[in-house]
Amino acid sequence: MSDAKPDKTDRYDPTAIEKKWQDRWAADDLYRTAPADERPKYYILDFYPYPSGEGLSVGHCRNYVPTDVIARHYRMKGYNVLHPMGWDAFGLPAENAAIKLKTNPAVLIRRFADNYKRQMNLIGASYDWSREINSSSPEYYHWTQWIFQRLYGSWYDTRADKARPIAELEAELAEHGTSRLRLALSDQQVSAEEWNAASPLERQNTLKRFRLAYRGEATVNWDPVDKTVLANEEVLPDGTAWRSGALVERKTLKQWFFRISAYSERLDRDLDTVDWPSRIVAMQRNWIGRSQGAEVIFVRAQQSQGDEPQAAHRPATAAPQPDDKIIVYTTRPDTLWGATFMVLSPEHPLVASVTSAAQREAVAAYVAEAKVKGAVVVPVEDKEKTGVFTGGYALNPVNGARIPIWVADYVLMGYGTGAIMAVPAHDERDFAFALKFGLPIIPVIARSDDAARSLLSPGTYDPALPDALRAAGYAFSDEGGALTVTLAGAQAQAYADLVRPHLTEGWTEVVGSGWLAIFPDAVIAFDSAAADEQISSRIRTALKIDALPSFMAYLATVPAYQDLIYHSEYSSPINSGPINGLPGEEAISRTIAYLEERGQGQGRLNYKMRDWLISRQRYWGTPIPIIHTEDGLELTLPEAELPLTLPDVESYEPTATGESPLSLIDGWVNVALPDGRTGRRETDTMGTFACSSWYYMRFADPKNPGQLATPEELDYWLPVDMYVGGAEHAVMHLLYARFWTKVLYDLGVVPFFEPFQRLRNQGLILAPAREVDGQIVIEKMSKSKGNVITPDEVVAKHGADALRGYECFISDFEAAVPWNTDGVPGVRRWLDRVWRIVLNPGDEAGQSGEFSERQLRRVTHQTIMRVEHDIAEFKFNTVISALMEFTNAMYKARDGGMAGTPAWAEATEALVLLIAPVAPHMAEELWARTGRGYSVHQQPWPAADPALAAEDEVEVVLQVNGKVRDKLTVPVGASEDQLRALAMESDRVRSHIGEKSIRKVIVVPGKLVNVVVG
RNA sequence: GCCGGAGUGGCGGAACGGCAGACGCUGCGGUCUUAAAAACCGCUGGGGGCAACCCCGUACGGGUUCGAGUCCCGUCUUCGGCACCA
Repeated sequence: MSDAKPDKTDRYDPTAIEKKWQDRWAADDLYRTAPADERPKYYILDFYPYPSGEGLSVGHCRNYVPTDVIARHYRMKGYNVLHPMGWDAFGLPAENAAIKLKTNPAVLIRRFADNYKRQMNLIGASYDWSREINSSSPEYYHWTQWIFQRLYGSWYDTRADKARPIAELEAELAEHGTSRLRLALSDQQVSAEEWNAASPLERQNTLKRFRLAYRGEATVNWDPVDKTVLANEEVLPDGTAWRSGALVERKTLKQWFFRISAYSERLDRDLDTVDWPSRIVAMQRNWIGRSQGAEVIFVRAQQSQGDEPQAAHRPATAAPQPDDKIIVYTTRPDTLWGATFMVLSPEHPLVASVTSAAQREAVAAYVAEAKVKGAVVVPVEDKEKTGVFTGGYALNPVNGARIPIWVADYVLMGYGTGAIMAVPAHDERDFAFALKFGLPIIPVIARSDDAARSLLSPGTYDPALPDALRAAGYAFSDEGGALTVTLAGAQAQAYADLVRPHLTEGWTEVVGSGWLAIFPDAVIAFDSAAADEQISSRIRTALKIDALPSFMAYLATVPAYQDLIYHSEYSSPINSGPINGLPGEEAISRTIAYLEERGQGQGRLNYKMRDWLISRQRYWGTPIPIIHTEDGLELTLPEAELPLTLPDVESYEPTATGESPLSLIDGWVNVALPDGRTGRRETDTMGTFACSSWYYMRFADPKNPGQLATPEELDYWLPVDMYVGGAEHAVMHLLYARFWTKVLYDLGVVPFFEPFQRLRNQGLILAPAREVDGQIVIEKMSKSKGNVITPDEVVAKHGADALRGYECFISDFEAAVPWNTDGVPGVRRWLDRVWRIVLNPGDEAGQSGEFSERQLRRVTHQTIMRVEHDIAEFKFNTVISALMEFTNAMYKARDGGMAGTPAWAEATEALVLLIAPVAPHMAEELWARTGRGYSVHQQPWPAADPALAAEDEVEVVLQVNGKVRDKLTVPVGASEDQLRALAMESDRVRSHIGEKSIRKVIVVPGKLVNVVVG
């Protein structure tokens, strides 16, 4: 460049060069990405931000700098690189800011985004701004709406394991009903006759159960401050909203959902195919909550005398799930023989019909109270179990036991079937509930450790017993005549035979394994409800008490037994008929097979993940392209009418009623349909996670007016090779985006099923540590604390390249770390040194030293390899230290007289090329000043020659008993024998061996010799 | 409670099972200067020794190994997520 006349006396002055090059790059469109071509591609993407009015802090740059380093690196490596940026522009923060500033949100977002863009350019980010997108522009949300319609028009076929057009389901329903769909037992079936006879509204209600986008009634999280509904993920564990902090209320409203639950299995399974942080994978798996188990059918038992069931009043359109069956979900079908009662969630539809007349009031009161309490989130550990007996009974399908049906709020309607079989001996919650309400507890799974214990109280046995026990080899302790005997379950019977004759009064028992109750006149195995009653009855008599609900209720009062009365292991069943003695896993599979044969249940996969609630009762979001007719039918907008644009409004204020402000705009809401009817537009808008679920696709072809993107560009650019952003989106955004990708994959829109091949999370940058009252305080940067450091101030003082360097150098990329204001000057000093050694190697030439051209070339090529490797590994901090070491080495080489040699020229050029991704402005300036033209960013990445990088001598460590005693420099190829001999010649090694004898000599060629003596 | 990370100098952090503390910051000493800044040079984990050197040291306790910051078992601390999910 003409204005960059080489001037050897210039000092490095970032302000003089950074703006100049940024303008030139922009004018030249240097970072414009070419469409798909024959080059290999690399798609590196930052999470697109919501542009807030506060602008970027140095913390945000932690994300944007490393991705920019990678983009620049890959360009130099010859890749066609896509490195775009856009704006997550819809949503509450923008809308709330608009309300507060009384400015149109579109105008506000443009202003904020322009500021972000200015700051990104300030730090030298190389985005292709021709591909900038904004999720709130009609050109963008056109396709958000288009995808919504694809979801609305599709259903998930579990047989094909993919989404299919809803018309194909309608055809199947007309012919076979739901009979071939492989529904869960608890899913309602529809016959072909019913379908064919159904009204349009009834059909709509049936299809709603299958569509991937559907409107359903739901108890939702209502945020009274933002006056909108929130997704479950947006409610914090303490029951407050993640954005507004308000205490969330429960409301029942008609809401739009996406049926992400249909994709649970694939969303779980396909996590195996991506390179993501294990923490994120674990969080997603945990959120999906896959479990394997079975649905089991319990048939209701006849009520006992005086407990007449409430007449079940059913609507004329019979519910196809007969009231006489209650279906539960369990992950432990192997414990079915131990199910001693059932529990229904208070919201379970059968609660009313199983409740007896006598219990009706109590149950109604409990259900009403549970409804109120449901709004308040109470930490689980503080929660005492509550519940009410319904008066109804069911039959245990495998042993015919008549078991009581309870209602309790520890059973959640939203998981499984909302009803459980309670196995108190092997489920912690059921155990606590059974003890509290006096329900029977029968062990049905053996202890894998076979541990058992027996307590003999003073005065219950004759004096000969201790000696008899000793003689038989039983270990026991004696505390004032109370004997605690430790034994194995297998010894239980022999033990009973030994002890019983010595019992004079009362009783004892074997607890844990081998369960027995031992009375002076009888030994009773604790193996059934009948045995439980027999034992309890004897204890009641012995203790002269009326109330003892169960044997276990007594055992729970004995401290010596506490660790043995309950366990939840997978192990061999006992007291369980046909599955007794099977190994744990087999017991489960055999039980499922047994149930399926007898039509009493079937295996089922179950997931914790709920459907994705997308409705927001707000203005600033993507309109949902649906019209409701006056007779309650839903119509989708014809594709030609998309995008359905937001109307201009004067007030963005949410209504107090829970309806979107759109509902107040009659001219927009009311539509005349072609057939003369009138309709009302859907007034809910979509939450912003809809927009962000596909934006990475749009970057491939961001201006396309006729398609989401052309198949060619999608096929070439996607999936994203490297996706970088904060871990706070671990579940929501990343899961939703994966879901949409899979739907579009099933429908043939995109050719990939995982959107983000590699994912990395940058660590948080915290405010600089400060001292308050002698305590070191480290906190997040926040405007309210006034501790935000902006890139603007750092660039003004030290330049963008120093900021970029420090962002890379500050720490491991994924670690949270406080900003250190002394760190940037340190990087700046290094850049100064680079500047001087490249431009003025002759100056300040100081000390003489030894340095060969061979050595210089070696360091050069080693550095190329290190930088390349560390960029690939996302280790930007060691990229910088490698470059610093290289710079230091060049100073030594300069002192050794290397300046001006061919090796020097090679080293200088490599240095400038290697710093180009990190310090693009300085690299460009140095490239120009050393007469190499424009642009350094279009040069090929230097190629490392492993032969030149190889050492010809290595330092070998000499150890005696693992401690370093001497070091030797030897040729790389030195053999084991040579090394051993050299080690033995070392005086220092010899003196440490001394008089001791040598037992062994370990030689690791190129590394060390370890002489083991002793 | 369950799941997943992380514990290394004054600080940020390096380290294929093979010299712990690279690189940088801070601090101390020095050179240059009338002086300061900048730059440059040296030192900077703890203890002992005049020194050559020696001992200890990667949260804690064990183990495997010729050799462990690194692998295994257990404990503690801490961060993040989930949490009555049957």
